[in-house]
Amino acid sequence: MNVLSNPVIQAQDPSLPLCVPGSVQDLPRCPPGFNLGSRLNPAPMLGLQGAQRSTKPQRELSPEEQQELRRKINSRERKRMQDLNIAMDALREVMVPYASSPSSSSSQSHQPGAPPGRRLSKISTLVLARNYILLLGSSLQEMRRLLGEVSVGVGVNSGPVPRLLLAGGWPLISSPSQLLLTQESFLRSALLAPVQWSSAGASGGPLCPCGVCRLPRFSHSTPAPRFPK
DNA sequence: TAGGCCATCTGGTCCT
DNA sequence: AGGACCAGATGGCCTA
Repeated sequence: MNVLSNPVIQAQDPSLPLCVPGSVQDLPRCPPGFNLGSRLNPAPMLGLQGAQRSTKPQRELSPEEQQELRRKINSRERKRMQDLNIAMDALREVMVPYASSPSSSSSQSHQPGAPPGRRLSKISTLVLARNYILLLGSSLQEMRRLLGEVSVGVGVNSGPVPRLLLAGGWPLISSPSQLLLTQESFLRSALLAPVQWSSAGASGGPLCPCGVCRLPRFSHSTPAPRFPK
């Protein structure tokens, strides 16, 4: 994990916000004259108009209270984003070794010409992980299909080795980096087109109509769970 | 210098 | 009411 490559994190302690001129001073560690926050509102909007629109009459907040509330909200949001980044880094840890492996000459393709070891961007990490998951699922389906073939054919063929295995029909993915193409084709294939299924899709099997998972229909007989927001 | 990527602030909305 | 989540805006850093 190459957190240090992050310029913002590099600049200072990641637990600290950036200090910029002209907004609410969020933490006392900002040097004098440098405040956190919006570059848009030198006089920050602390009135929380949304809350004020409420039909309920609300207690007027003093400027200090408004500032404190805004600080709390900002701090929570920072924490939330930092947690998200921690999770993203954990995902990178899994994907990066493959994405930057020498075997994938285009592994840094999301950043053409980028030096090796450059960390995956968020979008690259997510797309790479998605494709890898989809292909693992595809491999699993193929494996099950072949195992079925073996169990059927074991009484017919003399050898225990499945014919398709010997024929090289095994759709194994040795590493996620195989899913990294050139930047353009990588993103296009990942975001706009379904993965080319080695068995179900390519053989004309119907794709899930949900438009999100695009898995072969047989891969989940029960409706995909709907996760609460 | 333009474009990509990023962190942060902010206001709005939804949920508990 | 407070927190989580989201999207828009903004500016900094880096690379081609």
